[in-house]
Amino acid sequence: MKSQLTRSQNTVLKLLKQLNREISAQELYIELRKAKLSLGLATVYRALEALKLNAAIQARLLSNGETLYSTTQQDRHHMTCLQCGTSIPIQDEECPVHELEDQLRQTGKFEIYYHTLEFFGLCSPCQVEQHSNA
Amino acid sequence: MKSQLTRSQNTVLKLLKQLNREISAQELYIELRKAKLSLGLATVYRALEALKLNAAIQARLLSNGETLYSTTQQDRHHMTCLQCGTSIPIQDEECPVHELEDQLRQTGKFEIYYHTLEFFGLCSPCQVEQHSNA
DNA sequence: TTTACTGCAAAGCATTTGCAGGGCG
DNA sequence: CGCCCTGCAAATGCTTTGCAGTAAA
Repeated sequence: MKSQLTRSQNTVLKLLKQLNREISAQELYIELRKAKLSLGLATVYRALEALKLNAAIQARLLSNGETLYSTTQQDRHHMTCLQCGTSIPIQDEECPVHELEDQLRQTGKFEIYYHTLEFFGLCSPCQVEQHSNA
Repeated sequence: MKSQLTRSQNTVLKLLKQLNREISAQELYIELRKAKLSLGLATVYRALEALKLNAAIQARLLSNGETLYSTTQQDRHHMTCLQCGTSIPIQDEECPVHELEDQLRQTGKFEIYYHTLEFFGLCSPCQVEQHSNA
C-alpha cells in the first residue's frame, strides 16, 4: 500500500469512486475528458495498473479482451453468457467464499486483495437460439 | 449440446482430454502439430469456441490477454498474483460455491455450465518486492 | 539537479474475420 | 450439387512500450 499516489492516480481513483461502477480503461479515458480531467490513454492504463497493485481497485477480465475496473468495496459476482457476453451481477446476501478466503489468508503464503466469482453459461435468449441450431 | 462434432472439434477435444490441463489456444496449436494432427490456428480457435458453447470445455482468462482452456471435469480455483501473474491452483476439499450455483440454477433464467473462482493478490516473492518500493 | 511522471505515437499480441479451396453428405 | 469446414493471410482492438518533454522533490 503505497502512501503517496501520483496526481493522475488520484484523479483516476476519485472518478472511479464517483462513478461507482465497473468501467473499462477506454471508457474511463472518455469520462475523464468529459470531466475536464483529460489524461493520456497510456497514463490511464498506468494509473490503473498501479492502483491495482495497491489494492485500491479490482479488475475483471472480459472475454472480448477488455478489462473492467472498479473500486474494492464489495464483492461482485456475475453470471456471464458464453454466447452474447452479457454479464449479470448477482447480489447474494452473503458471499459463500469468505470462509475459504480466510483459510487461505491464514496460510500466509499469499496476500489476498480480492476475489472474483463468475458463472458461465447461456442466458435465456441465447438458450433458445442455441437449441434451434443443435 | 450439439450431437455431432466436426472432425477438428473432435481432434481438439481428444487432445484436451489427453493433456488434462489448462492450455492456451496457441500452445494447443503447437501440441497438435507435435501429435501430427495439425490444424490451422483459426480452426483451433473456432473449435474451442464451439466446444465452449457445447459445455464440453471451459475457459479462463488471464491478465496477459490469453485464454486457457480445459475440459469440464472438476472445479479449479486459483490464486493469482497481480504482479507476476503466477497462478496457483487451489485444491479445496469441497467447493463452497455449489449451493449458490444450485440456487441460481433453480431460477431457471440462466443455464449454468461452470464457474470460476479466483483470488487475486500478491505471492510471497512479490510481496517483498512490493514493500521495498513503497 | 535528479528522479519520476506524462503524453504521443508506434509497436505487440492474442484473437477474429474474409475469402477461396476442399470435403462431406 | 450444395453446404459446411478449413486454412491462410489480413485485419482488429485492447494494451504496452520507447522516447522526449515536463513536473516534482
